[in-house]
Amino acid sequence: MKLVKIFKVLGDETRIRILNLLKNSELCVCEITYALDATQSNISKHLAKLSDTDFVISSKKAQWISYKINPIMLEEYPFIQVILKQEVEKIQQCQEDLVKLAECQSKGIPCEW
Amino acid sequence: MKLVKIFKVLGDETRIRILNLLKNSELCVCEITYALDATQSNISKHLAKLSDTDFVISSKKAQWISYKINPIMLEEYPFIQVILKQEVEKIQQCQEDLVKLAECQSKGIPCEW
DNA sequence: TTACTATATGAGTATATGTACATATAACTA
DNA sequence: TAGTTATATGTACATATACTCATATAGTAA
Repeated sequence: MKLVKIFKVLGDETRIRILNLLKNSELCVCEITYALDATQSNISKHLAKLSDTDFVISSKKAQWISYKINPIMLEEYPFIQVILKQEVEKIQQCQEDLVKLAECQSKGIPCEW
Repeated sequence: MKLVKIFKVLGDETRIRILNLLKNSELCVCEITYALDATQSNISKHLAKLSDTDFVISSKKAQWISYKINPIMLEEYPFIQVILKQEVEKIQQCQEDLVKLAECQSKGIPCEW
């Protein structure tokens, strides 16, 4: 059941936090790693899982790999959009993550922290 | 994160099938067990988990314990309603479960199969 | 070329999860 | 009372999952 697989993916705090960051922007692995204060390996593995399950798509830009939410997924499962816009919004930790991300981005070029 | 716990609960095929059956009716354990062709113990444990996480509420009626979806949960997390009405609807297995349930109920008094 | 940066991935480990089986409890029935 | 039915739960086991550490790969820069 595809739906069950979707919920398994959403049933992890780190992945919810990643999707929250990607909700409005396209980010490279190191930005996400910084904002979530996690290990690079950990974030990379979560992104691999998000990618395998079609939640995100990636594109290579020089030495960076940029991730964004897969628009097809949102079309096929509109409730995901609702969750990201309405439910994830209410989570304190996710708000803090966005602040941390903005802080990282305001420092200039990504991945130089 | 409550939201993550919700997804963990939804991330199991048996529990999705149970919620599908409870979507429109209040059922006892044995009806669910029959419709899903599962072991009593298995269904009971899944119901315990659904109950612990406020997805369902139960009430004792003679020797039967009747389960139904917790309306408070649907109020607090409206997207769950959407998932049950729109997404679960599309799953073949869940449709078959409803047929099996109807068959069980048409035989008369619950729990006499 | 060499050094550095960004990212992915294999190995190992700890923990969580789903299942079946056996058993306990409680209510009903004869 | 004894037997039966409905449900819950403890134990054991197999599998899945998330994490860290170490390492591999690939692109950039000097």
